[in-house]
Amino acid sequence: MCELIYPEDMSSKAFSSVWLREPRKATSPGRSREEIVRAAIELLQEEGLAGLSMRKLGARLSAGATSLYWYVANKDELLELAYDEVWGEMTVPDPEEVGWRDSASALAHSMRQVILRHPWSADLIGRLPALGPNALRVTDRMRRMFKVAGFEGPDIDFANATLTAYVFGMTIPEIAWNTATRNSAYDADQMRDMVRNAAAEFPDVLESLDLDIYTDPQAIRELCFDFGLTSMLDGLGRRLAA
Amino acid sequence: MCELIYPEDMSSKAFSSVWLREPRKATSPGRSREEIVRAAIELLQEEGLAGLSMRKLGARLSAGATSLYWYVANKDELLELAYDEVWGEMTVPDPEEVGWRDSASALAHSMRQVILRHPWSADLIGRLPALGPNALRVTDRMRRMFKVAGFEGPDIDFANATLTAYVFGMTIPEIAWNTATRNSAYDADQMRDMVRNAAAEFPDVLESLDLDIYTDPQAIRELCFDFGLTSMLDGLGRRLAA
DNA sequence: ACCTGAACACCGTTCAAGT
DNA sequence: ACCTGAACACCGTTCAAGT
Repeated sequence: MCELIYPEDMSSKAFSSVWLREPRKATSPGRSREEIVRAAIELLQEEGLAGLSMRKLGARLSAGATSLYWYVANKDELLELAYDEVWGEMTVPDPEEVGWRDSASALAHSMRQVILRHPWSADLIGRLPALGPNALRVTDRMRRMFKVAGFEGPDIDFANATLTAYVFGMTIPEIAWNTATRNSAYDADQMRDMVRNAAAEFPDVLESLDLDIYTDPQAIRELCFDFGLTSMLDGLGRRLAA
Repeated sequence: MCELIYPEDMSSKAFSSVWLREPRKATSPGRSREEIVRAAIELLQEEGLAGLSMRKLGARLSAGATSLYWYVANKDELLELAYDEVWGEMTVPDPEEVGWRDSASALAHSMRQVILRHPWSADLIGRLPALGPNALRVTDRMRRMFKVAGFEGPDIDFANATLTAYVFGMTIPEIAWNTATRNSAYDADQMRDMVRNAAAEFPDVLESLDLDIYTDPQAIRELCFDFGLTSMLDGLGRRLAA
């Protein structure tokens, strides 16, 4: 229904990444970039992505909002820095020791848990490139993992992309639903009734509402995640065998 | 490094969905909700998610910004309505005719293309529940598809979730990268050099930069998408065979 | 039933001016 | 080298008041 239009200025300012320019040489005292990022993450944990404003962050550091602009070019750069800290919490077990499949599986679970612990980062995945040192480190170890598995050339990157796509794609909507229901004025029962009502015309969807998301959401989501992960890894394994 | 804290008020107001309350009965003239949604989508196509404001939308409809609040409770509801229109463009071929695997594959490609055509919708996936009639229709047809394939009970939903997770997870960062580079002050070559520089310490990542994203991004992404999709469907197929 | 404008409580960012 | 406050150009949303 819509034409394919690519706006010249999506955000009316040119893109640039903190990671793609020379770092300001670390000078001595006053506030530090690390301190600012740490405070930003605190604020993000407490109030979510929408709760972080330069003004509030300044206040938390007992500084003027605009002082921060000496350490960081703009808010997006600050978010890039915070985002990379999240990547820093993901772990990739050594595939040489545990085998590529266990390594991949553990990484997938680690990624999911880390994102669930930092719900604000879910929105950033679709907004910021992951070019920080922590993100690159994870990518590097993943590539090694899939090399050990036996992939070669571009397939290594394709396998990388496939695994992360699956984990992110499973986890991002999970978080959306979590925050929505947590902020909801209704309890789980009311919620189910309303959804059932909305889905009244779709018998196949209705059918799933009773088993699904509502009974023990947490447990079912784990099952679902493992189901997809197993399928995914089976599929990758089959490719290696062929 | 951070505690698991769930803020009471992520956005400081309770969640509710347009789809979960009785629709205002359609009265006659003046502006209509459809008209507003149509104009909103135009604006979204032209200027992206950040470019849509109630004020600009009002102006485009030669109305006061606040008139819109008679048709829609808030901006998020408006976005839900626009978001569901996107789902309306996704197609699921009849699995009885083409078989579940071709049906799934065609749906996956359709989803990807639709999101690529509406980059603004990528951000909404992680923010709004997909409870509109179009989203439900797609979900319903997907469920039927996986039933035809032979899945039963919760596995039907798990297969659904797995497929959508893969497609969204692959496409969302793709869009993030697209918009970033389109808005960038640098061309592809400069970009590659800067990324290479950022990744200097990670030999395995470096290794991939030459084949990868830069040579013919479009074509490589298709290859990558098909690689993961095939793996995914192979994995699901294996489960059916077992 | 529909629309308006003024007003409230916010934003990110720039920039001249201070120390 | 670092920090400030004022100012600019925006936001979403409420609400009394109009027709």
